[in-house]
Amino acid sequence: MPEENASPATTPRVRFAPSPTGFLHVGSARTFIFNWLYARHNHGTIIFRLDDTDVERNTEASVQSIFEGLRWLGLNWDEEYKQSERLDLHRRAAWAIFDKGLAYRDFAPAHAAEGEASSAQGAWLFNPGMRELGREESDRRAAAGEPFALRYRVPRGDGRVVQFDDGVYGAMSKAADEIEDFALLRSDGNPTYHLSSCVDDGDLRITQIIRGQDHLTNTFKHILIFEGLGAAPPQFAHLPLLVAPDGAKLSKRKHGAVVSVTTYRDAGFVPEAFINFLCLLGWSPKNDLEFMPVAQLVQLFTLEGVNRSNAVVNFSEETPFDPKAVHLNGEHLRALEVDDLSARLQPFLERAGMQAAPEKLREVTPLIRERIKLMGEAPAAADFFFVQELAPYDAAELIPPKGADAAMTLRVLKTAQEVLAGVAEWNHGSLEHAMRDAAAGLGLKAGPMFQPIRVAVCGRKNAPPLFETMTVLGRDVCLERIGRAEAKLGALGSQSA
RNA sequence: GGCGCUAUCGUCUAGGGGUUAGGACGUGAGAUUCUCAAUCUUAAAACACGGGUUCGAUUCCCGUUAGCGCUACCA
Repeated sequence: MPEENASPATTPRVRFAPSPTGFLHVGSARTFIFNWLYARHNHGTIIFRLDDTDVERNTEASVQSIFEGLRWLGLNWDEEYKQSERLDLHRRAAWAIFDKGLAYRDFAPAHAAEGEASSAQGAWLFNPGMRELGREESDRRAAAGEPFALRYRVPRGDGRVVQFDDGVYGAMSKAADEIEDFALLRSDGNPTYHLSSCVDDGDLRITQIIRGQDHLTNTFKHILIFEGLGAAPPQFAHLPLLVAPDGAKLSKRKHGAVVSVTTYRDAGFVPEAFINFLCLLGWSPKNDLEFMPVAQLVQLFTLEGVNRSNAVVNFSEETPFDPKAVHLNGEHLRALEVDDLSARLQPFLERAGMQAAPEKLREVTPLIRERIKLMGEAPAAADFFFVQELAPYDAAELIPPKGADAAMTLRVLKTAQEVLAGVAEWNHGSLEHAMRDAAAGLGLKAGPMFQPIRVAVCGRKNAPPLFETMTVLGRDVCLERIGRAEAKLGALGSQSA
């Protein structure tokens, strides 16, 4: 405790409260990131709270996948709670509200999943008769064992307007007459989400609730609950939603794996880039900055920069990730230290079945870093550095375009082989010198001279710069591969003859 | 249906009563170059519609339309 009487009002306490009913969703991840950024920017506290009151739908696998996703993001939290361990507190709070006369027992059976039919008639507000049930009769029926739900007695007919000032959406208000008598306790005695959430937010002294806009209209109910609890509500700030290109909200069923955070991890996004990308969806520093490391995001993040309209994550079947996310990832990749990137690349190569010695990968990394945007592309970009034998390629690729023929190509290869065998120092400088001299000797420009060698050595036309590549590969491998290319070329010649 | 929220290039966004409506991604063209990238330059590309208010609206107000959310003893 550095300061004994630090004013609690000046120390924000925010929370991220996921329900473990599936993997960590990108929308949830963004909510967490915004909360984290808010806490760190304001030197406050961020709390992780597992909102696991729905025993039917909760799974342990989901809990694990949420932690897995968050661990990957690398953003820590300061306190951790589980709602299922706090149910007694929630129940007591519900009965306290009941004792004040602000809630009542509803003995009507639960609504069947009726759907459109009745909702088309108008808003459902309460079950007739239950609100007015006398206390004695209510107590008697409860004592007789009749099941009931506990509902909030929303003020009616007195023109009450519920209002709050949203940190993003501004002044919000709604007539209480439009709000239904929502449940606090289910007929099995368990608290509902609304109750648990508010009781915990109060008990954990949350000062700012930053959450998805899908809770905007729920907030009116929450204000009422805080009122019933006799506690001042925290400040609310709602975030615009993330939606798919078709405008629908991101769902696993409709949109597949793109909605899961681990999909980004597995494709080779670095968390810094993923965080950066998510921040750009619905928030802006308002100064044209786009590439931002986490430290800078912390410095720049404010609720004023959050906008109010939904943002679409622009993916499709052909491009499974938003092109902007991919681009940002490329930038972050290039911003990493070579050692760092190299270490991160390692598992991707191993997973592709390549034996990548760390020292060698360290040399290869600078050659591929600006040729990949996702770490998952590394194996394809660097394969020829690590395989024993090149994948089969078309011998015709060896022959440069523009009038060159197999005979000339063969001459290039043979010359290269001789020159390379004789180069005193196997390094970039002398290799380039030697090869350019050789090209001049053959009366060739660099392009036609280098392509056959590149293809021979890398097995394809597009690759990193030749001499850096050959330096890393080493003399023996280069000579051997050029020799094989000559043989291929010979076979091609005899075939067409 | 009711209630709430939203509306600037294809996408993410800046802006705001008078601007050539800015940036980024993506796309096209060019430069550089041993290929591919990276990098740089450059082009095309937007204020949903209709009414007000005003000397003047993309900006403010109202309406329409569209989209989204909530409308459960889910969260």
